[in-house]
Amino acid sequence: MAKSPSTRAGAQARRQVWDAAIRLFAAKGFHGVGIRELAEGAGMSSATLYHYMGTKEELLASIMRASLDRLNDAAGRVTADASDPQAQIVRLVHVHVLTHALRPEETAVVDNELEALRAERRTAMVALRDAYEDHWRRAIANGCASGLFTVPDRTFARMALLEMCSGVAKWYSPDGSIALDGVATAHARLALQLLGVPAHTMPRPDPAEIQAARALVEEIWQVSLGASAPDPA
Amino acid sequence: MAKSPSTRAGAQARRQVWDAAIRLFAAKGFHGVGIRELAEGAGMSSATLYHYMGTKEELLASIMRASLDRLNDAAGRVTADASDPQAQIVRLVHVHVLTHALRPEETAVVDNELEALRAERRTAMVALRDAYEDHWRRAIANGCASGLFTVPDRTFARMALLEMCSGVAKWYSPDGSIALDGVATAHARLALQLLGVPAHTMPRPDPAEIQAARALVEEIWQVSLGASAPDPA
DNA sequence: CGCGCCCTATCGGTCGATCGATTGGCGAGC
DNA sequence: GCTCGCCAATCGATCGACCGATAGGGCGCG
Repeated sequence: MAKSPSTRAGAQARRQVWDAAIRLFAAKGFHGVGIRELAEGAGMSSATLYHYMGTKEELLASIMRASLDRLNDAAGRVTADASDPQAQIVRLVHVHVLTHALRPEETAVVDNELEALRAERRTAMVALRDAYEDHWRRAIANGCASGLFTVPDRTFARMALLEMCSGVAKWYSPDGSIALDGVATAHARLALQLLGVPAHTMPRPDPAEIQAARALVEEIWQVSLGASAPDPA
Repeated sequence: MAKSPSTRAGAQARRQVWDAAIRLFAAKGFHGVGIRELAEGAGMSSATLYHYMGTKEELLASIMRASLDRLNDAAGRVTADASDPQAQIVRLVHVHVLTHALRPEETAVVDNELEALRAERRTAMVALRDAYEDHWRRAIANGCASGLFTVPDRTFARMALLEMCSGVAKWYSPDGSIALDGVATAHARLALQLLGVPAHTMPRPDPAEIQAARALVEEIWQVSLGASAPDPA
């Protein structure tokens, strides 16, 4: 099991293991990465590895849990103070897309390696994922109830939204020339269109909404997203 | 290398290997399935396996190639005789959703196990996938050029459509009570909405379009999709 | 007989995990 | 201030199990 980070050096080594695991699991899949390869990626011997993690599967589970916990945290806070279902969807899309573009490897591991967990752990992860999806389900239900959204099936719509937003992690490259904010706002618009929001009702991209999502992601993921998109002041 | 199917019994055994591989690779991932487990799933010894396949990786590659070839075939034929970009998208969505619901395991393998292939084979598969995506790219470009579609970014829209349609394979269960046709028509509507087709322009589900896609899938995949959705005659 | 089919047995290699031993820095006791 | 004991950190070596793949012989049918 994971030891407590007692010293500074220990915490750094733990981070190296964590980072190497995310990078390698995303690139080759959990079963495609051996202990020795993981150790080499983390810059230590395979035996030393076990000072900083439990079993290989526990390492995967802890990565997933941390990622899903942060996502749930963000989704809860971003929907709590927005009563308008349209704003809720926009914020959920922003958070989801920003995180999937910011951490494509981590999210790919969470999305693709559930099958590598044994039944008990996998069930727990599925519960976390379901809790996250529930934020989307409620927002869609609100929008449909108030007549804002028009979809043939709410479950299909929810799955479609989640899949299209998660897909960003598969093609987005952080060092590319595509601006993060642009990806997020474009997907927010696609999401509202998918939900049947008429063109004349569609709001312009609201800088306040964008900033709210950015700030939340920066806080929870402890990163800086750099400069905002150029403000046409 | 795959041997030529010389006898009836040989062809059946080959099919057993093929089916077991799809089922197990989808459930546990390519690297998560051993030769012995694959042999047990196919009902033969691990040595006998090699009478019906090349290496394990060649088996995976042949499964992917067959699946992608059929998908490309279907996409080419379904867009060839439909000049209207709206009809092209509807048909593409129908074919994509029907196949992903009909063969969730096979499509899951194709979508998730590309990384398990060595560079040379992977490149070939990516080329096939890109050729398939090109059918979608052209349909979207046509629709945008004629003013039918309104999207913030054509590439984002294409990726969103493909992801949301592929996602069906992750949750659809053939033995469930959800009708195939209903899933396909619902997703066709979601797709058109995502592309910004106004509500008043949106066509009702066209039985002819549905039947065209059904027939094509039945022919290329050599299956029967059962009765159509009840026709309100 | 000859050939397709299928087996047991086995190959060298790698898997995930653990062993005992060593190192080095840090704090307590005198 | 010096020493000594402790403990996190790290290693090479190795465990039993399993990996993908092959060798070679027996069986049954035309």
